[in-house]
Amino acid sequence: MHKELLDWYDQHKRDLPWRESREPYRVLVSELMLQQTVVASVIEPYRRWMERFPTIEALAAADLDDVLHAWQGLGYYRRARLLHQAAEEIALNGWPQDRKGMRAVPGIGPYTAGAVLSIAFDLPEPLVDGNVERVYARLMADLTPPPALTKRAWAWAEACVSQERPGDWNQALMELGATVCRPRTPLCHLCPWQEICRGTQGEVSLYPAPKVRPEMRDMDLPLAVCEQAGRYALIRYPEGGWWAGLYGFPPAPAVSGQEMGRFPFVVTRHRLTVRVLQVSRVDGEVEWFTPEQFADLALPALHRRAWDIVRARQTQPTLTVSPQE
DNA sequence: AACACGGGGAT
DNA sequence: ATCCCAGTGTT
Repeated sequence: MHKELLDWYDQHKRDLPWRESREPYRVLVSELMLQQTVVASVIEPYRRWMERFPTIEALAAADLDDVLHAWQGLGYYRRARLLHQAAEEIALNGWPQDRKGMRAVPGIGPYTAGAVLSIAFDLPEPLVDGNVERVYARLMADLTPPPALTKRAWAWAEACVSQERPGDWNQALMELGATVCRPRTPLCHLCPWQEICRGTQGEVSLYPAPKVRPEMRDMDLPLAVCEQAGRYALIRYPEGGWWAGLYGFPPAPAVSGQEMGRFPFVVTRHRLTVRVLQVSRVDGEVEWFTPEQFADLALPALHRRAWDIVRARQTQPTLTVSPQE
């Protein structure tokens, strides 16, 4: 079973920028970026990041604002803060060499600890992510509903992690889950484990048992766009909420100003209707920026979309702005 | 154990 | 429109 998967991995592994070396810092950055984020979305941000912060010392010494700016578009911005904190700790104390030490580092949970220890340090530590959980559920025909399934997947991963090539083994499991043992339409005929898999053929669609997902909530999000002498008022979003530490247009009183446009946007479990309101004055702690300065700011995707509406209104003031798609 | 936290890719 | 993604930290 080990040889089949590792041989398959040697032949079919994708050429990804974080596989160019096993340097712990490069591995750590990739793992943080890949948390709850598809590989395709990470490739370019990862390249830019490694150019901007080539070493863990460079990251540790960087300003949080620059770190958040470099994270722009990846979402879950807390990861950027945690990675920054992790760099500070590791630059100071060195790299932990075991699971317990790794877990004590900000942003490093059970999965990332296993990933860094196995991939960068060649230690036989298991890991379980969404891919491994799905591969396990199908391979072993385990119908246990999540989240209990996760525990069983960990027990399995621990029992079978390769002692010789733990990093490749773990990556191979995830690669298999991402490219062959896919969520919707698995390509069982390409699977190195098709002979031993207990969930083959049509049955594979039974595994893993579906997650119960939280209900979506509908919300209005009125945003205030206030311009004075070519500058726009932005706030820095406070700790503990959405977009903590990032800049954005301030929330507006529900009835204020003229609506320049609106668009739907999904944030976590909220289905927002974002309404872009032109107002003549704002209260609270705002900072003023020119449009040119926006490029250097960490602006969440939703606020960039709002800005697109404002800019469209500027260039075509007589046109009615319609929400994109 | 449940929840909060973004954004986007794939079907 | 829906699912889900190389999860973690907090309550």
